[in-house]
Amino acid sequence: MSITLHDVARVAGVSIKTVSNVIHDYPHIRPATRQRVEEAIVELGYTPNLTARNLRSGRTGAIALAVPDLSLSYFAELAGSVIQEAEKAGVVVLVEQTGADRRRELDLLRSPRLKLTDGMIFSPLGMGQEDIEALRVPYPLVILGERIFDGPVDHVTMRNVEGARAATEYLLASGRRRIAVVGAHRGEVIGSAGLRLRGYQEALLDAGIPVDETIIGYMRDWHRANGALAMRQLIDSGAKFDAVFGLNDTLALGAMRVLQEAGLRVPHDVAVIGWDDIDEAQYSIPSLTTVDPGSSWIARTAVHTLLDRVAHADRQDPPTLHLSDFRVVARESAPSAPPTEA
Amino acid sequence: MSITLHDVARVAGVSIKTVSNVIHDYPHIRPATRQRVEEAIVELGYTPNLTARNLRSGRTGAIALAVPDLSLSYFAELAGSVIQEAEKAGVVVLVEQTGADRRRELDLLRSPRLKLTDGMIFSPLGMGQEDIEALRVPYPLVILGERIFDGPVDHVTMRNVEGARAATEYLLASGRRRIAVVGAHRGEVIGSAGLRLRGYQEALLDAGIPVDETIIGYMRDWHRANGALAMRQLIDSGAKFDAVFGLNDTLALGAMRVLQEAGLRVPHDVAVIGWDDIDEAQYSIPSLTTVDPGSSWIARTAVHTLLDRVAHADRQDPPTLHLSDFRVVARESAPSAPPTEA
DNA sequence: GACGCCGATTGCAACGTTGGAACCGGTCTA
DNA sequence: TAGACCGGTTCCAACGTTGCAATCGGCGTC
Repeated sequence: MSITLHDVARVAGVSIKTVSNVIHDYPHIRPATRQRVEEAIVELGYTPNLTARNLRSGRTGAIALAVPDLSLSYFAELAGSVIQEAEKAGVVVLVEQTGADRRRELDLLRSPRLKLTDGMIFSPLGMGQEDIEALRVPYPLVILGERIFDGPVDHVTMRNVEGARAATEYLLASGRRRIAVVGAHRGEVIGSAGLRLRGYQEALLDAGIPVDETIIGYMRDWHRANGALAMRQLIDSGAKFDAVFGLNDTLALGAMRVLQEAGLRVPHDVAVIGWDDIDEAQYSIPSLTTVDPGSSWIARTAVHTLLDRVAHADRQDPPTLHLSDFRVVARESAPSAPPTEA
Repeated sequence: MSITLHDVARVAGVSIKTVSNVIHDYPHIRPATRQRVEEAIVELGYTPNLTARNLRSGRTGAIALAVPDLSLSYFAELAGSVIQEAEKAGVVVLVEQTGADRRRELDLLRSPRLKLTDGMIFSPLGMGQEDIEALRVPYPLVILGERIFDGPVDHVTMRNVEGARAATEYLLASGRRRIAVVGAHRGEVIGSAGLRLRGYQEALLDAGIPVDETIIGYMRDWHRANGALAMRQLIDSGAKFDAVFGLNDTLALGAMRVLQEAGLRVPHDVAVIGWDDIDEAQYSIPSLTTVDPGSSWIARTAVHTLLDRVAHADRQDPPTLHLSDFRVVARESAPSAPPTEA
């Protein structure tokens, strides 16, 4: 069907091993032989059969990336960064979508389809701490996110508590006192929502401001529509607030829309801050102040950590934890200065 | 290293071929034997080595998808749909990013990395009609988009001219007469920009309205920032217009932001229509009227067309062309009724 | 009772590649 | 001059799987 080493060997008049040696830059080959082989390769348009190579070598040169859903901007951008980083390392990426469904996440971890890859970068959203044992898999695995901590595998994530604390302190420093939250998860301790809410609460307590449950909007899925919905509920409840902390940008953008529809001026009446620094945050109206959690660093680190494990599968190094740096990106929706009277 | 057929065979006390037969539901196996084998499989946690299977069978069960960049919402959503559709067919997707760079697109087409897949769905953005011969590749290929027509491979795309004509007619019907364009490409005939501009022009001519070059904003890359930039240039030029046709949603959203900053009311002073119906279009302020070009149908059709070619590689069926249906999705940024005086 | 057939299972080769051992002719060293 | 050594190349086995052919015992048929 296609051109193999045998064909090249026949044309060049050498054995297939010599061709293989040429391809692998084995040093002891006579220049004349090397040239003949190279000519034959070009003439026939030979490209190595990676499947066969992989079978022999045990490596596939591909890694899997599992994310909840590419239609979520955060994960699309993350996937883009992972692919870009993997390409630099000469590795391709197989992308899977779990739909944030616990069952599908668990299934994926033991799917034979993974045999096509050397390892996986996995961003769970449905699984939780109780599923920690499911991470004990017979291939290199790097997990992202904050659904599971202290697992048996490498983990790359962001400083959620500190970042949320910084976001809250930023709002406090700009004179806001009643900071609503959009996207909290009831009873969650770890997980993005739980940790960010904790950072928020810590900042308030440090500032001597009591946490007011009536301005915390709970919302399971972090879609824009839910940001809008939570905001509408808060407004309808009659609660008063002068700032909103959207636990991610998408929620914040949805919330911002509702605020404006309700005739509340952003940032004059209500300041809005998000989290993720997705591309869109720069272009919304007003542009969105947000926390950049260092996602591209996370992508880069995840790829390198995984490839490192793949390359040194023999070593039994203990699992590592990598935390990115964050920073508050000040934009229009929450300027650093208090609003002037009006 | 890992569990193979041999291990299962040893435990079950049969030959590896029998194990293979059990796995493949070969009918003539005694129930007792089958059960023993199945127990051994479970006991050992055997999963087939897909690499070996692929080498033997010549199929990999993976397809490649090449898009310009996952940080572009349109392509992220498209990739999500392709992955979802492929999964239904039991196939995994390897995602590549070309950065819309012609050189990288051409390289990708002959990359040996594709040996890992059975075929590719390819959305070129840098290549053009002159590169048509590069599509003659030794594996099944389906192209998307409108950079290349009448190529030697299957093609799935949208009705650009008709859709753009419909968008323009929609604006005309709502009483707009001076419709600016954002994102045109100078001198382009085919390609998304060229075709959509043609549809726009045709609709104007049919309505007896001359095409006014001074309200056509040219912009190479369809990023939000460029939509904003083009809009600013149009406003600064002093040209008058009562509607904007963004050649995609991202441009339209960028343009809409600038309009509002400039104190122009959307849709009262200027109506805005986009193209793609990305998720975000529903949630912008105001929500964006746009053309839904049938992207999920495109993803579905592309996957099936490709898998069909893979399954019938022997047949030499001529290349096919598949065109999706479109529809204008009316939202706030361009209501179907003319604005009331104010 | 010889024959063919059928169900159940096994053995062997092959997919295209690579690593290691083997080989071979020549040169250098003792 | 035997032996070690070396550069250059070839040969063979193996990676884990599947397709095909072969095997083998039992059963029905003429």
